[in-house]
Amino acid sequence: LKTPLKQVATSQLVLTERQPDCQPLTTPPKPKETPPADPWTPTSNLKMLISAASPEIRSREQRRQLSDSSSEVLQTKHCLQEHLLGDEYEKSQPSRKEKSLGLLCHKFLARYPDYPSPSQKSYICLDEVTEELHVERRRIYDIVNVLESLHMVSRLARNRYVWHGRHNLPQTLQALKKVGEENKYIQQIQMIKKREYEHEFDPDSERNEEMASSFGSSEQSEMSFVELPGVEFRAASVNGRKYKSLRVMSQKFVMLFLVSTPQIVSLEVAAKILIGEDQLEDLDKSKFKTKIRRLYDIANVLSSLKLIKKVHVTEERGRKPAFKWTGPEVLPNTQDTKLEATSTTCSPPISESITSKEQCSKALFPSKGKQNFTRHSSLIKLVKSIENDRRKIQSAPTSPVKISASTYQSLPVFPNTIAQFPAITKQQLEGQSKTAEEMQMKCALSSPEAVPKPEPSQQPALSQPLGVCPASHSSMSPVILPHPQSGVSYAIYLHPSQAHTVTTYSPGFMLQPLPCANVTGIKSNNSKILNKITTEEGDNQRGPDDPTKSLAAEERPEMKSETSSQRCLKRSQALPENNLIKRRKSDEESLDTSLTFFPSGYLIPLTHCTHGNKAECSTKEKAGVCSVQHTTYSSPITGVIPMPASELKTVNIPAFHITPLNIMLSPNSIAAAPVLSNSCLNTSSTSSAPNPSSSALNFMLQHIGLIPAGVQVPANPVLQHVPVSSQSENISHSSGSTNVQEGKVIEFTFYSPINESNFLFSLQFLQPKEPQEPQAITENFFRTPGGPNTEPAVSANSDGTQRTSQGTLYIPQRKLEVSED
DNA sequence: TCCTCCCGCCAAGCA
DNA sequence: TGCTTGGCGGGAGGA
Repeated sequence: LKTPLKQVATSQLVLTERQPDCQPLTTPPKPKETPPADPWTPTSNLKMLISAASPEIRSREQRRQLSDSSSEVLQTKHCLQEHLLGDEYEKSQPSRKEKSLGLLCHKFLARYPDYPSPSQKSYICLDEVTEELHVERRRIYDIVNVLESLHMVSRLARNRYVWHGRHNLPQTLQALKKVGEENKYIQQIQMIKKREYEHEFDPDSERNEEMASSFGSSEQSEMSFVELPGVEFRAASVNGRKYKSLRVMSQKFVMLFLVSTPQIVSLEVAAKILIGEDQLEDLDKSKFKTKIRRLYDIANVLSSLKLIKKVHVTEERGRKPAFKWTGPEVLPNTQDTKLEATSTTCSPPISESITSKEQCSKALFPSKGKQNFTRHSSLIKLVKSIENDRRKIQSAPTSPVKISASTYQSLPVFPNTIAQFPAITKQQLEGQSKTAEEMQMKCALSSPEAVPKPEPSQQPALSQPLGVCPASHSSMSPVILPHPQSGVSYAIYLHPSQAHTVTTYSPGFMLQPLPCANVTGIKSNNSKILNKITTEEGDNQRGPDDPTKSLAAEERPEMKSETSSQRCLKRSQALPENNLIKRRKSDEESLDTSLTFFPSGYLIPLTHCTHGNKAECSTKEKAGVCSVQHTTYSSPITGVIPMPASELKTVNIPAFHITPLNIMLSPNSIAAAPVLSNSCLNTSSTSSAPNPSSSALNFMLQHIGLIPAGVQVPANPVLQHVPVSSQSENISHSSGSTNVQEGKVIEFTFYSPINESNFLFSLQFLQPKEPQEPQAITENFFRTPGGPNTEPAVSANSDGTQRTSQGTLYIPQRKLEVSED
């Protein structure tokens, strides 16, 4: 019922006239501040104008209306209480939802324009707001604090704030992202997730020390408010409770989104990180609960700002509340100019402050010389780290620069991103950045907008922001992952840059079948299967017969009983052509959350014959031609994975273990000697289990080091599936996310031209339950004949070909769904 | 039952 | 000393 000031209050005249007593930096007297509580009618408009014209009339009116309205409210309340029974009175009260912080924030935001004219400052009077919104002052502080964290408002004086709107938002987000990267939030998230899984499988194991040391090493216990050039920070208790302030929490929370890929953060993880930075040692439940409460407060405000959106992440451990970033994309370049621009006006001349760390951070976050706030510690840390790195580079010019995942992520794709730093740091960084950039360029990290799609002939390359250099086989580190059911461990090759983050357990991979061969490759693949994202919004947009939706609902019960070919047929039938565009669109929409949900892991493509032509495809594949007919697909997002769309199945390894490696398979092929596997055939499983494709083969061969990078081996025509133990088969396959049946073993052989040997590999899809020590068979997997420490496990295949080494790659399945409320 | 988060106590800090 | 600011956690509504 209140007048939205948005339309009229932006006028400086009206504002100043309505709040004549509100001089900057002074606390206005409370009663005089109270504005008339009239609805927005022509009459009230007239009153407002009259009031504006005459301060006397205005104050008289205000006093009268204040007493009127307050007595009216009291009277009405009294009457209600008298005339209504207790229950009825309670019912007449606004419901909890109507009083929610989110709704309140909406009302609050409606009062002010998103982009106020810079020349006309909008002032916020807390008393006025509390009065008009009929809300306790305490609640307004919650909102204002979060808005302050985004520099949408800033405090002028007691009771008085300035409304900046969204003008500062891009800059703020830039700064927050940067600080988030510098604080290594990605690593922290990974550490927490890793610990979660370790705890899940070994609840008795206490790894707090590791955790604590991890946080301790990040030296960020005293992280404080991130300021923005030109936006002054005058918190009431600057030196007191600032570290626990909702402002700081809000900023950290936002940072987590900005550094995450995809930008989904669960409350649990956020709370742990926020606690972890304070004091990890007393990580007790009440503290955790308190943090969660505060995060809800913050999240409500951020949601009202449409910066985040609530989702649910469903993992094996259950459904977790999480939030997804829906705010503006934070581009690496936009801040340079702004920061530099503000630097020129707000900070000392750059030439004066080249060597000082403090001045460096000043250049990053100048604030008109005011000293009554804290500089962000990470800025100093950043410079320190830069200097250290630089020293290392200079002292060991031929040594490769160790670049962490987060560094990679924060590094620009293009050299001009260096300009994110002010000129002063630019100079300091130059030495290091060049090296990093060179590596970066070599890695061919691609940005979908700017980097052309790679040619199929390119060498294995990377994509995703969180990239590492293409894994040459020699630099890959095997990580052994135990698996209890089989008594066998599985293993993954990791890029060395990631190997240090890996311990003994990976919580599992996700296998993704491609639901429809002509749906665009990886994107569809990922978005459809890896993570199921359902939004009310999205659901509403879809028609009742939307295949995307109906499939999700239909597939689950069918999974257990239908063969994959039947499912494929159904899919193809359920996907009329005119729906494909829609579907593709929805795929693209959900890509940001699904494709990169795990920002890491090998993309292991496996053949999946779909679209009703499985039989045909199988036949062809057996004849060795199937893979040739596949159309090559290159993801416009990842840009580096040309592979047959119908082969796309990805195995994603959770972020806290492995950096993403998207392998581009070269079309250059060499002939490989087909070798028959000696595995016994199981017809039932053959019909439903997927075949490893040439892509899978090549991926593995290249990265295990049996064929050179850039060389491709066609799919082995004899790819067989062996039955698995009943134990494995008994695991129910509840997820509709994949049609790869748990427990299935895919076995295939190949000939390595490098080693001149035949190799047999098995892929088994299992659900991990408990950790187990790595066992010998996994080691075999990595042995190459004639390796330094091994005796080749030579055995004879059924056809007499020699099997020189054998191993099993166990790939446990992991369900992970994201759903939005 | 658990998630969500309103509500208000009360302490720190400011004028 | 009174007021503002805001940390904090109990406990209730809602799913």
